[in-house]
Amino acid sequence: MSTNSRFAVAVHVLSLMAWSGEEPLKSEQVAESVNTNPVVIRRMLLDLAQAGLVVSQTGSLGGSRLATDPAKTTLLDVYQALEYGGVFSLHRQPPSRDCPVGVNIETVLGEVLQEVDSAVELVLKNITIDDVVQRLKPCGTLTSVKNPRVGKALGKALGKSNGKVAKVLRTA
Amino acid sequence: MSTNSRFAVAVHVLSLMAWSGEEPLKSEQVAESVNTNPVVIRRMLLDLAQAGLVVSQTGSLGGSRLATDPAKTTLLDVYQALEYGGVFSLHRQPPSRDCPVGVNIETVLGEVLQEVDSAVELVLKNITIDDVVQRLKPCGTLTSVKNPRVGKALGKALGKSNGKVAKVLRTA
DNA sequence: GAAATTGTAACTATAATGGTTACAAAATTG
DNA sequence: CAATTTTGTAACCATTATAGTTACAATTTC
Repeated sequence: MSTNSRFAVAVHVLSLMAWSGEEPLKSEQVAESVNTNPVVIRRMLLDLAQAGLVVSQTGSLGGSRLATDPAKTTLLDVYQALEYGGVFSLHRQPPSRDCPVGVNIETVLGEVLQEVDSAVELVLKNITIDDVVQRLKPCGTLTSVKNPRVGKALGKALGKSNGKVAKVLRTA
Repeated sequence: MSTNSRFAVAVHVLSLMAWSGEEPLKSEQVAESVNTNPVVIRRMLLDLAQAGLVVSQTGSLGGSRLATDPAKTTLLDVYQALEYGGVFSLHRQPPSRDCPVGVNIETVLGEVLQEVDSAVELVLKNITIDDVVQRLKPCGTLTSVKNPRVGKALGKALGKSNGKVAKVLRTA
């Protein structure tokens, strides 16, 4: 088990943003839904921004929103954004080179683990954020967001509407 | 990444035993090949014994050996013996129940993670310890073990040869 | 310039894994 | 039976990853 909820939280965050559409979400709001601290969310958003999945903006109308079409963003993109190193790890300390098993086990295991990772990636590649959101809807209440006030820089960054160009906007 | 090498070490240990055949291996010997402490190996052997994959015996001729046919023991058996809880984990703290995403994300993610786990298990199920050993051989030296001295209890436990019956022998 | 929000550092807490020492229990040998 | 060997097991420490918290500078809007 990878006693680590980063993947689950990342999918949660992106689903929230897909759900809320154009409206940028503040780390505070996201943290409330995820039930954690806003800084934990901001740290994760940095990873997701670095992978080009979200854009964020500082300032009073700031927040984060998706940078991509949720119907084209797969869970594999999310997985890779978090830089997991594979499902299993090899030995911490290299095995004995004086033992016929030890000297080759890492090579053989590496091939096996590659097969495992490929299988995981194949599954993740076939599920999109939009799929997740669709599967959330049958159970949940629908919210509609009217005329969200969007920071000009963020709107511009995503090729939307109005306003002056922001000085800096990190997309990757 | 599951920064944890238990699976790799377990496959290593079982491959060693498949390699050495009838001869019971001492935790000391195994630890040398794996390059770790004998107690770490013994702890892992407890898990493997509980799953019925190895048998161990105390005493001067003691040690551990496979309890099953390595050609029929799959890496899925090994994986399950270690009681991993799946590739990914869900949220540590339950998400907000006041949010339409938070209230259902665990259910939806649970289904997704089940798909991932099934894919991993399918791969592991199709690789045996014997497969691993066969893939080790082309690169390594072959050792042949003649007339290993085997503890009577351990020999008896596996339905082999000679000797008095051991008082107790843990197989599961 | 004031207010709000992200980016980021620094620190602590928690949990899983791994390493180490120590010793009781079990098995073999003589 | 006594000595020896090895596992079973507890107890403790070290290391690492993740998560949580506080604090504050930089950015953006008004």
